[in-house]
Amino acid sequence: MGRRSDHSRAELAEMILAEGHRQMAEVGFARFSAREVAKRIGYSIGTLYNVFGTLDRLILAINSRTFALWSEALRARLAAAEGVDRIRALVEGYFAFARENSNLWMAIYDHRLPAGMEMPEEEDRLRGGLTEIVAAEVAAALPEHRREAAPRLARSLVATVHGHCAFALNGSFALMGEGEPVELALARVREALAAAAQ
Amino acid sequence: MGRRSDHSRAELAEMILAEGHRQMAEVGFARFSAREVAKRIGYSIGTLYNVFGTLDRLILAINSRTFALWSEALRARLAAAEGVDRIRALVEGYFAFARENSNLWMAIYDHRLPAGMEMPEEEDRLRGGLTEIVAAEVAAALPEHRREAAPRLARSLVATVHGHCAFALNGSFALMGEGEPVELALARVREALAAAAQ
DNA sequence: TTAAAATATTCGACACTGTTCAATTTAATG
DNA sequence: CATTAAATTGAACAGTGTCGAATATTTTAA
Repeated sequence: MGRRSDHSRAELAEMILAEGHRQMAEVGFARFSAREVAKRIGYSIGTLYNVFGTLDRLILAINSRTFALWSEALRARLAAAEGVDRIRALVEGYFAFARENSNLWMAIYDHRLPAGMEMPEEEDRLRGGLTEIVAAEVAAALPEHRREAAPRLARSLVATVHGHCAFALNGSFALMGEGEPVELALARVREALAAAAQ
Repeated sequence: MGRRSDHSRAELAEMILAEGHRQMAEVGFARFSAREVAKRIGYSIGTLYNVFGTLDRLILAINSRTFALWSEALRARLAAAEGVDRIRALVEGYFAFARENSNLWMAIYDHRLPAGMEMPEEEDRLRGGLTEIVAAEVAAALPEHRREAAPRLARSLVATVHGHCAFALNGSFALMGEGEPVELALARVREALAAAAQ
């Protein structure tokens, strides 16, 4: 075969992904360039396309990695919040990751699948993973006789916090004169949990 | 002057804007092309840049127009909901506009101002206008001794509904198995209003 | 060891994109 | 009509994603 020295196919894919992820973090979705990624790892643009097939699949893989890191960050926050306010830890962790990785976080929502291409299974699983973390905490925050409401409520609370986080990062809240988006989101989450509890 | 037949400068700007808005509605932010807009109105690309200066300013103007239409649609819904459930009318109107104009609605959030360029005053005013509509309804839904809480609560509720709407349109809710995002958002809004009322 | 097969990689070509600006056309004015 | 001023053009530039024929490399078979 024509493989170059010591890079297996999987290792090459990993190189591209790692450099792509780095690039996305640095310049963001709008300025992301596959050619630039290829240049930085010392391969030609053609090789990149041979490995990932299309730009959309590469971006999908990059966003998957971001999702994995995000879930990991949330789990770490929760582990460190043993006993204390776990709901607050969750909401603050959500915002903290988005703020500290704004380009990566926004790229998740900047990217749209082209018509006719559906989400690969692994991506789907990863995104569901984050919701499951929230669902588990929501369930724990509810009295036992209300636990069946947890999955649907979790979806809604993720959307609620997402909305506040998106407005915080894109400047909408700043334009409206809002300075404490995290507290605002947390208040909404608390109300919803309290309402679901009884 | 070299102006062509019967088009004044303002009329030309309006032509570009109208065609740009049409294009954005048809193909969406990612496939939007200034060249294509110029071609469709029978002017060269250079003229378009002479009028709007930069692509960002054109997109900003297009998104402004969308905001104006959105506010108008909400006002119309509220006017038709005399006496009946105005909060429901507001939430359903929010979703309806986004769904019926998904490319235009998403373009508002797809576009990011380049560093160093701040939001023109007219845009700022238009966006604030939408929040004011919500703030007025929120105030009306609260007892008098709680009215001062309306502006901040309104910002939060807009963010809440935005989050649910974004997930509905980008397919996140579908992937999570959620089929009724509007009802979900409405439930959160009702809870927040009830909590703020007492 | 050598020839053949299989795989990896490259690179140029294509059709786009936003952006700029000297040259040109058009209309209004003296 | 000549001049001036404004509007408009379109070529040039540096990018982009995408594709595929040609090339290079490695593995396998003889």
